[in-house]
Amino acid sequence: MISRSIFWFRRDLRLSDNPALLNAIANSQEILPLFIMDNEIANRAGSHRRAYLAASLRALNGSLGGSLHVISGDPVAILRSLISKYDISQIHVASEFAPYGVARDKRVVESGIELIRTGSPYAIAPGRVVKSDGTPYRVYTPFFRAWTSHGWRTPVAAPQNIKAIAPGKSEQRLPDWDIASELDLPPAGEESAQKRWRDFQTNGLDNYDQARNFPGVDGTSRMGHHLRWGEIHPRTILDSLGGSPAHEVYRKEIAWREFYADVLYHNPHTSRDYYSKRFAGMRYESPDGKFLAWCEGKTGFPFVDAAMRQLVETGWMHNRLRMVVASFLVKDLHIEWHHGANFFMKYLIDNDVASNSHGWQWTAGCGTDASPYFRIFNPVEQGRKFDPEGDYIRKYIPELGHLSAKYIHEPWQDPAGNRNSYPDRIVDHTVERLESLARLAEIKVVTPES
DNA sequence: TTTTGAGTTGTTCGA
DNA sequence: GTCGAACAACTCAAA
Repeated sequence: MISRSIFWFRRDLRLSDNPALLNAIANSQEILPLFIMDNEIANRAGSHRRAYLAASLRALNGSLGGSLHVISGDPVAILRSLISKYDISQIHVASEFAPYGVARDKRVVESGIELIRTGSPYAIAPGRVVKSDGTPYRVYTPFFRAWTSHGWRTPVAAPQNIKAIAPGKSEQRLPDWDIASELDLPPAGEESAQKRWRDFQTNGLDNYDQARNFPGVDGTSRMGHHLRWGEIHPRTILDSLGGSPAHEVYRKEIAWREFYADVLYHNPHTSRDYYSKRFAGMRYESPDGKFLAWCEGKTGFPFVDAAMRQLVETGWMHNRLRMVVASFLVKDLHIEWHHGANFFMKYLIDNDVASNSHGWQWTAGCGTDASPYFRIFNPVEQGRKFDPEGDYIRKYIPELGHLSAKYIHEPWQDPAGNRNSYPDRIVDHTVERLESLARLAEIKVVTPES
C-alpha cells in the first residue's frame, strides 16, 4: 500500500531550504501539496496582498508541475476530507508562531488531526532565544547578541523528485483575484525571490547601510514580501552575508524580524493591544477626517503624503517613511497606533503581523525597546534630510512637481502660492509635538520620592 | 549583590 | 552655520 502525506504550505511557498518538505518526502511515497485559502486571508487582505499571494501560488504550482491543491474554506474540514479521500497517513507542516497561525493549528490538532512540525519561518524559532534565567528578552541588542551566538542550520537543497498527487477538478481553484501585472507588483515566487536576492547582493548590499535611508533611491533589499510568504528562508539570506559593516546592518534587519516574532510569540495579545499598558490610558483622538486625510495622502505634508500614496498605489512603503507616517499619525494626529497598523496590514504585500504591530508600537513609544518618548519625527526635516531634492515626493505627488527643492517640503512657504490641488496642512507640527509631549506627561510614571 | 552604562532610525534650544 | 546638552523610564549585562 502506498503511503501518502499532505504537505500543507502556509508561510513557506518554496521548495528549496524547506526541511519540513524534505521530511514529508522522506516519510511517504506520494505527496499531496496543499494550500488552504481560509477566510482570514481572503477577507482581510487588500487587492495588492491578494494579487501577490495569487501570483506566488501560481509560481509554486508551476514548480510543482501543476500539482498544488488550492482549496478555500475551513482547514479542519478540508484536511478531514482529503485524509479520507486520499488515505493520507501524515500531515507535514512548518511550525507557525503568530497568533492566528497558532490558534488555527491548535484547532486542527484538537480536532484529532496530527500535524508533524519541522522547522519554522525563522532562522531560530521564536521561544528559543532566552536570557540565562530562561525568560524572554525585552530589549533588542541583548537579543541580537544571544541570537547571533545561538546559530542556525545551514540551508538544504530542494528535493530532486516529488511524486505528487494531481489535484481533482475542484481541488485547484487558483484564486482569480486581481492579477499582479495590472497592479505593477514585484514578481512573486521562489525563483523571483532568489533572483532578487542575488541582484541585491550584487548591486545593493555593500552600500545598504547608507542607501537604505533614502526613499528616492532603490537602496533597500525589497525582500520583505518574499520573506513574508517564505519564498526564501532567512537562513538562505544569512548564509550569504559576510562581516562588513553593511552586511552587519542587514543581518540586524533580519534579526529585528526574528526579535519581533519572538516578542509576539511570548505576548500574543500585542498584535492588537498595547505592550506597555499605561499607553492605553493616554488621551487620543478618534479616527475622523484627519485619519482619512492620512489614509488618502492629503495631510498637506508632502513627505507623509507621498509615502501614503506609495503604499496605496504600490502595496509597499519605504522603511524610513513607515516611521515618518507612523510618527505623524500617533504624535501629530494623536490617533492610536492600531488604526495605522490595520491600514498598513490591508495594503502591504510584506505584511507581517509581528513586525507591523511592533514596528508601530516602537514608534508610538509603547512597545518593547520602544522609541524614546521625545523621539518625534518632524515630517519636514525628515524630508529635507532623506529626500533633499524632493525626487521621492515628486514621484508620488505630481501636482507638486513644479516646486523646487527649497519649497517642496513646505509648499505653504512658496511665495508663488501655486499648489494646484494639493491641500493645506491639516495641523501645525510644532503645536502638535508639544501637545503630544503634554499627553505623554499625563501618563508619566510617578516615582515616589526617596 | 550592587552599581553602572548603554540602548536602530530624533529634535530643539542655546551657546 | 555648528555643536553639545537635554529630553524618562526601564531592561539587561558587564563590572
